[in-house]
Amino acid sequence: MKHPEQNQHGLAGLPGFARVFDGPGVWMEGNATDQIASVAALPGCLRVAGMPDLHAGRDFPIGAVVATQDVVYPLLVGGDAGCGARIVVTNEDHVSPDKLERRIRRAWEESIFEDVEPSRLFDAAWSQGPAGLLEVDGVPEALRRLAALDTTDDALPPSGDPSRFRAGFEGALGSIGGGNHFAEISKVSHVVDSEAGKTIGLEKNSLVALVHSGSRGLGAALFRAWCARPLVGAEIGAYLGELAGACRFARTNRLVVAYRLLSALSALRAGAIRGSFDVTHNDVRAELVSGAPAWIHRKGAAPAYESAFTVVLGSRGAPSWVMKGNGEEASLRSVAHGAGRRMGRTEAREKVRARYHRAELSRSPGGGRVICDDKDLLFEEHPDAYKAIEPIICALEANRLATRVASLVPVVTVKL
DNA sequence: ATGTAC
Repeated sequence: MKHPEQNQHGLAGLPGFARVFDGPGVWMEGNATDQIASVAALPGCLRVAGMPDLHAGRDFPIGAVVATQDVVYPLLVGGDAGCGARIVVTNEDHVSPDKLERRIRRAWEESIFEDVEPSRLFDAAWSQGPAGLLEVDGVPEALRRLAALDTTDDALPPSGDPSRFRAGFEGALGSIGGGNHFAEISKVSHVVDSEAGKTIGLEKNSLVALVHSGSRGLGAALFRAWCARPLVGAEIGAYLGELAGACRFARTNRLVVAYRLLSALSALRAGAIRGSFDVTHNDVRAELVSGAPAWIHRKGAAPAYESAFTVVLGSRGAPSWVMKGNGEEASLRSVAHGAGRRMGRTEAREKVRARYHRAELSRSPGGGRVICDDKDLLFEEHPDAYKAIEPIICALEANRLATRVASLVPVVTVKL
């Protein structure tokens, strides 16, 4: 096992139970490592694992996993409970980018749930996740088929009253959201582990729907309700019950966004889908650490249980990597969720604006397209504003957190 | 990251 003094970014001052899993070429800002130190000092903190995409958040770092005993910190989950990523692998392998772009714009203008009672939809997503869609009248048949493929294992059943958070968010299902959230059709470029890849149908040139999104306003409302203080005793269960509802809502949201992408790709008919998985980036789960139960807070980090699939998101334009977890306890069984920001949004707007013409911004470095009508977002989410993905993937492999399965190169990225 | 207010 590596010792903390072997970390490369001046972390010698950290206690031994806090580690950052970085590597050669991984850029790391000082603020982020300072925030790791403040998290390590929280009462009840057992272990802290910084992922290679670690970057500074407002109060606490993003790309971090925190194990605690007897206390749960809603602040460490943050304002977008249940944010995560879904992949749906299709058996399509060719598409015209022009046609796809037109069809995506049309798919985003269409209403999916015209004949559906909004509160029924919200309650079903909260309490059962995608499976809940099967029980709501008016949900399109092809969306039901997609929902039936969801096999995600939930940490805990939801509890609490969904109507406490329902008002105003009934229409959020199927929306991408802002910031770094996106939806994308990407193409499998390199298959490194074909054995693992074929279990979800990943082959060279397979087209894949990739969605990074969260619980929208619901997560923000949950945060406002719980963020004031650390939780102990019975409050923990009450929070985790509502957190589970937000996580299921977010997972359902990703599925509905994937449905939009797949409809634009004409890949909704029975048999067009080869495989699918979903991972959550912001959550709390009970897991064992050194054989003892602990509360594992993941903030901008995905579980990497042994042999479980995960996807490490490229900034839009850079490849994403499907990886297979190693269940490595030293890293609290986690991996990075993406490339991680390198510039703040204000800095990115200024620097990227100076570097590129507008027309260049609607194309990815790899030739993919970007559908986004918000100019500021094009600057803020430009690949230059993010760390390079390759050193991050290398660091994940070198630290034995996860291994590569296949890379996904963007064809059309949607931020609508 | 968010919905809303400035």
